[in-house]
Amino acid sequence: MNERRADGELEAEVLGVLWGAGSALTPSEVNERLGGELAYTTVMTVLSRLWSKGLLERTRHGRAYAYCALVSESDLATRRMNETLASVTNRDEVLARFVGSLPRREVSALRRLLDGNEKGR
Amino acid sequence: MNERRADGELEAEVLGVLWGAGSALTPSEVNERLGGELAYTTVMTVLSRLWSKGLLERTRHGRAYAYCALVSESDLATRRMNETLASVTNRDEVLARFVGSLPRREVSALRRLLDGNEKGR
DNA sequence: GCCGACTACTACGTTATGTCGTTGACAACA
DNA sequence: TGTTGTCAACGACATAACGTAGTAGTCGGC
Repeated sequence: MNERRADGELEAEVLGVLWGAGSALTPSEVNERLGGELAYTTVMTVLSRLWSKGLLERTRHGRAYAYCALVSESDLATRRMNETLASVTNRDEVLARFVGSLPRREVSALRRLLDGNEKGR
Repeated sequence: MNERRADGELEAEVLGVLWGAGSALTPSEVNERLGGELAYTTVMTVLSRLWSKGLLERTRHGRAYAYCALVSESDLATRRMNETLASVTNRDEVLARFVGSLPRREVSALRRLLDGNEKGR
């Protein structure tokens, strides 16, 4: 009935809910925050799979498990960006192109960040 | 017979061959540079799929098609990193963590890069 | 004109992910 | 205490992407 989401989309949404909550959530709570349009079992399956991958931890919470993200959104994104970078033959070139593709505002933020670090060394 | 590669691995290898060649290659040439252990048809299929995705262009080369990468390795990697960054709720935090995860040498390179750009503005 | 080599299309196997049905357990209430 | 309804855990099915190969058709050399 429901439009089938693209590959990886539902997992990403579930992770987003957990990050947004800040605390451990049960499957029904996650389902609720997803809009409640999915079958309970669908959400449960996704949570269970993310747990199998080591991305979540789960603890008993009454009758059910409550799931909590083990990695932050920034951690995961950083990890993915590093994986991409690691797959490449010329890291310097990719880094250059990457910062070149960032909006000016973020380039400035980066510069401030690097200048700040410089003083600490 | 052959160990089945992980998902996406063969496509990445094929792209790597095309990038390394610099010119358009036929399926048999790609297969040769991959070690010649795969069936010709396997390589052809992968090339055809990459072409369908818009990553390659192909032109008649004698009886066969010769395939040539439309995007460079750096382009593709940059695109992927930007996609990751775009999927995130707090770009600044991810950027900060990302540069923090880079080796010192590359942080220095980044700093020089940004200083250079600054003068041009 | 025949034979071998080489190519394109199609097909099959596997895996990851989206989605749900069924069963079993616990609780509230008569 | 038996009944009934709710909810969670497991397993199952669908689909899409990718790895891998077989088969048939076509072109050139002898």
